[in-house]
Amino acid sequence: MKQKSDKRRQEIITAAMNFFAEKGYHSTKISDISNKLNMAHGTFYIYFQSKAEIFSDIVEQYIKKLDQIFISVPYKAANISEFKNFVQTLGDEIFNLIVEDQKMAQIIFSQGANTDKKLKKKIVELMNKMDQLIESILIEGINRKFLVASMDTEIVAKAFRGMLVAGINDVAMNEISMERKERWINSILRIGLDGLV
Amino acid sequence: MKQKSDKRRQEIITAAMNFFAEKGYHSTKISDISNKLNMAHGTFYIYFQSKAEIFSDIVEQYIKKLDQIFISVPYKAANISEFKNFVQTLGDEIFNLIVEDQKMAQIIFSQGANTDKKLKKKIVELMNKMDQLIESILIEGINRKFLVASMDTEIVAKAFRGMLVAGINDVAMNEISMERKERWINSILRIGLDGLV
Amino acid sequence: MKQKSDKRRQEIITAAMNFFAEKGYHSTKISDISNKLNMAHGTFYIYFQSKAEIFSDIVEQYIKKLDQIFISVPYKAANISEFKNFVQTLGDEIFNLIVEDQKMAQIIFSQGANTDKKLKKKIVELMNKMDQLIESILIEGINRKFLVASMDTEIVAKAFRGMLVAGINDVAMNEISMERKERWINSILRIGLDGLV
Amino acid sequence: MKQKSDKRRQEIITAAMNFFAEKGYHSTKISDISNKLNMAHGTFYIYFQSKAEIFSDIVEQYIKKLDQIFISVPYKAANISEFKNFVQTLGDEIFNLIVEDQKMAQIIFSQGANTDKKLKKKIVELMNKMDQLIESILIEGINRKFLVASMDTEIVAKAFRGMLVAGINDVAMNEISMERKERWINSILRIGLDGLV
DNA sequence: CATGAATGAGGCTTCATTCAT
DNA sequence: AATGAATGAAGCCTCATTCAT
Repeated sequence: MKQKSDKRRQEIITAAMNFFAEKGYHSTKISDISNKLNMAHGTFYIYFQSKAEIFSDIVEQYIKKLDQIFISVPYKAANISEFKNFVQTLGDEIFNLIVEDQKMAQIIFSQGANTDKKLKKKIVELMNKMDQLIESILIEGINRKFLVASMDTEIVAKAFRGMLVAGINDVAMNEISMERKERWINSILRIGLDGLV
Repeated sequence: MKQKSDKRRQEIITAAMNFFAEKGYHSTKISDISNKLNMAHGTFYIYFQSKAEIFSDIVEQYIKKLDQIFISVPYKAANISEFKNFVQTLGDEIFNLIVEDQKMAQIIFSQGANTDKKLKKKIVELMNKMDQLIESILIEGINRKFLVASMDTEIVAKAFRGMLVAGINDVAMNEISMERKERWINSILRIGLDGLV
Repeated sequence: MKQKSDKRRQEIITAAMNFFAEKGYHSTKISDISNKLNMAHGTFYIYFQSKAEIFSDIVEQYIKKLDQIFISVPYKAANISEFKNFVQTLGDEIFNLIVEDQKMAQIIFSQGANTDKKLKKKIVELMNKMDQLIESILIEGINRKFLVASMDTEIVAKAFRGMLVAGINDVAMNEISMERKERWINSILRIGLDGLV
Repeated sequence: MKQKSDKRRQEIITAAMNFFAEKGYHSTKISDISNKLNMAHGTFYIYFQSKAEIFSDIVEQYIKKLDQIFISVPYKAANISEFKNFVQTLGDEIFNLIVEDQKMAQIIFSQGANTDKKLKKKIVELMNKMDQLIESILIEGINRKFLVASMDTEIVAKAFRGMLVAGINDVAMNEISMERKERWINSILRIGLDGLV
């Protein structure tokens, strides 16, 4: 009956994600979740040890997925054109993830920081990891002479992550249209490549 | 009496801000605040109607300050050099505000969204206002031919707001050094003007 | 089938005893028992109607055993020497029971009283029965002139039961060594026969 | 208002003691206590951090009192008569304590062992301390030649503690009559001095 | 204005017991 | 006989808010 059990577990996760995304962690009651699924609240505790645990699980799942993207997109950049493609693909993948897991994105990016300290830390870690990955791309670009050497890579990396997060939120809050996603990717790339002037 | 009363009110706000910034809205108890100030719990309710109210007050106060900046910085941009100066001054002022009210920045930018719906809405409003103000600057720049006409101003405005927020958080989290602030302003301006290539 | 069924029933009792002895009645969960035996929770209820029932069963089983001892040890006391032998044999048997069912002893003597009223009552009954049996031995001894007539048999019986219980606990708590058991029997007899002076 | 506050605290302790003594720790609900005192259950938590804490407090208070007795009774035993007096006084004081705090005695001596591990440990410690104190009296008596040297002081001390505990329980369970108390003291002393033969 | 004891709605969690398979 | 998911009564505890002093 593992199958059935897993299905129920997933139902709970889905319901929980919706509530977390909509009302935030603290305003979401276990009873919201159990009522939504027409089950006794005790049932929740068969699948999760606590409310904190399910939140933690959800966030962790998402962090792994994001991590995966940075790992899986092949870094090929023999020339500037390939470098641009790489960056574009990366952006694409990240936005696609959000399209898939819109609720999760909202949970993590629009309210992450203010629950338990442990989770806050986890989310800060995620941000730091994104910063590092972006910075490594910048440095690579500088070494290959695709990017200007004079930039402050630490800050610029964070700035781009900031844009990314804003984009994620924006796309997640607007019923997620592909068209909007494209606009974000194009704009960010454009800013990166040419600036606004 | 008014004087003394106002002083006490401000003390409560300051204490509350510190706790909100550190522990988040839900984890901050009225007793945290009253204990910190060595006053009875009941006293809090002489100055504020509820916990939600003080949070709301704090955020609103901050929104006004931010608003003030956009209003007060004189918009003079007869030529591109003046335009650059204007943008730089604006950035300077915004970061200065954060230096002054570090705790508030943390409250609003790193954990604002996940409290009550009303508050969430208010913070979204703040973001939207920033977007609008930034977009108006972009449009002005385009009209004056300082900026390229082909950009997607709506998205670009949000992207820059994203950078700004990332910068605010970064500066707020790092004991606020002037030097770091300068690095952010320079980097953002540089990105806007020249891109990374 | 009966055979197998009985075996399973006994396994449950054994597991339950261990947990009751270790954690007490209230802290022992049905799931502790079923997990220990690698069976489903529901299975427990095939063999016992409730948690209270199994506890009751365990205690009752023990009471019967104790009872049995008092019945089975032949009361021969034609002279003081035989009387001493009788008392010694009795003590021996009682301590032997504890050696066999160490866990039960712990359950009953060191934590029995604080569960349900019904159970408490049962344990008080056990104590009372012990008191009566001891008192009857005392009275017999007095009648035969082996013991001094002036004693307060009711109280003295309870006092000796108190020693017995202390001894049971002590032996049960100390990995049950035969040597320690002997020390207890000797000391109690010695106290009874000669006092400490 | 410390006064008033202390009064309420004491009321809660008294009510709690009664319920603990009657129903045991686990069967006593916070609502039993608050209902009894016609107060909201939340009020309980103004005075005590948790149910475990109040129980712990009660036990600890009692342990201290018992401890105090052993400390306060002056040990004078120049001759056997004084030694007897000393022992008698000690017994008297201990039983008097029980007369005063009948409920506490029941809590500690008839059900102590089976709540939290911490408390169990505390009660075992109490017993051990009693054992040590009694043993020290025995050894003192032996050194002074008031008592026979051949006894097994460790075991005998525990045996007498066992009698004491049985007496405490018995007196506590029987509406506490002075007369019964006297019978116990006399019987225990008599056993100790002369044995039963 | 200040106090702080009191309130009680409401949340989280546990676990004995049931029952459809 | 056995299973184990589901149930839900019941308990512990929190904390924003009130109010008599």
